[in-house]
Order: sequence, then C-alpha cells, then structure tokens
Amino acid sequence: MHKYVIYIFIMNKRTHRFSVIRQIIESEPIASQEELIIRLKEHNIETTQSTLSRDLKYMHVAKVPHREKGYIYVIPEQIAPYHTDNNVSSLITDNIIEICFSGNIGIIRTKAGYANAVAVLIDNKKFPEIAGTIAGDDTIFFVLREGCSRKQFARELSKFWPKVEIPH
Amino acid sequence: MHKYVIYIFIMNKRTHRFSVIRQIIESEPIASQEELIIRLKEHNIETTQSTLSRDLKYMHVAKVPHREKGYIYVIPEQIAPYHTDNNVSSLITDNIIEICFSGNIGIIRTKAGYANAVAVLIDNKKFPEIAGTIAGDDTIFFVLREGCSRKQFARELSKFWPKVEIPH
DNA sequence: TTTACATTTGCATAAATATGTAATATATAT
DNA sequence: ATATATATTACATATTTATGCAAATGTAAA
Repeated sequence: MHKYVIYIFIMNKRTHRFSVIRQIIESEPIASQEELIIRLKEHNIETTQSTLSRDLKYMHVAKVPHREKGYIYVIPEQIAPYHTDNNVSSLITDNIIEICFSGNIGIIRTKAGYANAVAVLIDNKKFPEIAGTIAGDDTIFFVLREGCSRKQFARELSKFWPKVEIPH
Repeated sequence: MHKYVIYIFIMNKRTHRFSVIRQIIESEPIASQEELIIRLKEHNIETTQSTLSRDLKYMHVAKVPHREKGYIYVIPEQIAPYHTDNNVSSLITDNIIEICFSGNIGIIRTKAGYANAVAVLIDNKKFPEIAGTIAGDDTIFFVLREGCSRKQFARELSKFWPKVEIPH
C-alpha cells in the first residue's frame, strides 16, 4: 500500500547548520574553521571547531589552495553544480512535491515538467546508493542498490538538499 | 625574428618532484603528507613535509574527505580533467612539438591535427595569463593578458605539464 | 669563473584540523 | 511516559599542515 509523506521544511539543528554552512562557503571564501565559527555566530549558530571538522567531513567539503586567502573550503562539483548563484539547485528541488519509498523503489513527485531536471541533478550527484533513475514528466522512479537502506540514502541526500525530508 | 625551442624533457628537481607527486596522488589515495613522503622515497625522491606542503599548495592540490581513508589529496578537475586514466592529458601534450613566444603572442606547434585538442585542454584549464587562443590544424596562437609575463605563464603550465619547457 | 640575485629547502615551531571519550540530546520502541 | 538505543556535541588532545627564517642551491650577467 502506498504511503506518501509531504516534503517538509522542518530541519533539525544539525541539518540546519549544514544548510547555513553550505550557504556561507558558497557565497564567500572561508579559510578556516575558526573563521566559519565567526560567520555562523552571525547566523545565530554557536558551535565548536570540532563539530565543524566533523560537519565538513560529513558534507564532503574540500579545502583547496586559493590565491588570496591561502586556502578555502569548497563544495566539490559532484555535490554542488558549478555556479556562483547558489540557488540553481534549490530552484530545482523546490519543485519536488513529495518523496516516498515502496520496497527498494523510491518515488519522487515533482511539479509538472520538472521530473527530468530533478533526475538529472540526482544522476549528476552520483549517489552510491542509487542503482538507476527513470523520469517521466512529473514522477521519478529510482532504485536503491542492494544492501543500501533508505536511511543511508536519506543521509546522503540531506548533505545538499537538507530541506527534503525522507519518510522512514 | 622567430625563435623556436624544441619541447624538452629535461626537468629540474622541483619540477620533476611535481610530476611524480601528480602521478602518485592520481593513482592512489594519499591521506597525508607524511604518507606522500614515503611514496616519494620509493621513487628515490627525498624531501620533507614542509616542502610538500608548499608543493601541494603551489600545485593547487585539494584535500577532500574520502570514505575509506578519511581524507585524500586530489587534483581539482579544472586542473586535471576528470579521469582515472592519468594519461589522457599527456597523450595530448605528447603531441606538442614546440612552443615559443613572439612579443605577447605564444605559438604552439603540434603534430598535424592535434592543435585543436591541445587548445581545448588549454581553454579548459582557464589560465589566468591567457587572454585567448586560436587553433588551426597544427598551430595554436595564444595571447598573454596585459601585465602577464611568459615566466608567469610558464610557471602555471609547469604545474600540470611539467614536461613542457618554455623558452625564456 | 665570480658576483649578485632569486629560488628552493629544511628546521623549528605556529597554526589548523581531526578524533577518542564521556556527556548530552534525540529518536524509537514498549 | 519510560526505557533503550542512536546520534550529536564539547572538551582535551593528538595529528596534521603551514610558515618565518636562515642556509643552501640554482640562475643570470659581467
């Protein structure tokens, strides 16, 4: 029997922090975790260097040499499509209506015409948990690889689409 | 008056080390500079952590989270085209015959038919010193930006095509 | 060659980052 | 709700990386 759970905007503390970290490091060059602590404070998020170290690792954020600042943090292209405008990806994900599972098949429903755009995004991100995707006009089916759980996939997804909640 | 200098394989110590470092980090996951020291020793290159720190910065090598090893060093895609086969780029650059300058114009001569492939590589690398390129069948012209010297460009080029020597 | 200048290096150390551990918070099941 | 299991966090500290400086090496010019 089908069970749809509506796409929800509620985020837990950590997921929200991920989202703000993404926003910050995509919009300005951040050279160190200490610097990031300061920026986060401006967004009313208090945390410690050790937490950030773990967050950045979890989010697959890379540190690369930078002409002016020595080193900066960046979201690798596989995760964040290459663009300065940090809204491209969310412009697309905002068109997701709901996402649910039936067995090892995931079903994503989007606004009319957006299924393909979302599917392309998903394909590009090369989720290790996804064996394949097929997109229609407003629906995407994707198949989880054997041995991969919805939860594992949900974790991965939350790294860059923290707004999208996956049902259990 | 034209002056052509043949593409030479002689490298100085540092440039040679760059080349071996590239080779190593492209062919296996390296988690730390200490680990790299050990691998380099196997290639008869002795050096220190501080030198590697500077080398990796100079080469724009990034450090990214990695499932198994925690973190590994990688050559960003803008610098190294995305491939596991680490010879794609050299397959192309091996077709460079000579490279020289006249004023602020660089001339690259390649084997017949390869000019375009080399030019595409150059364009992709987005050298800040290059204002533009034009490719024929076996010749590429590129224009240095105002304020950029051949030496600056040669330095950049040596980061990923260490074999290609630029005349002074 | 010799001198003058620039580059590269190692050493020692500063700075930055990662992580074991225990405490806290959160979620899940009864 | 209460108990049990999971996940998240800070603290302290270990590990890793960056860098000032002086010595050494390499380069260019006379």
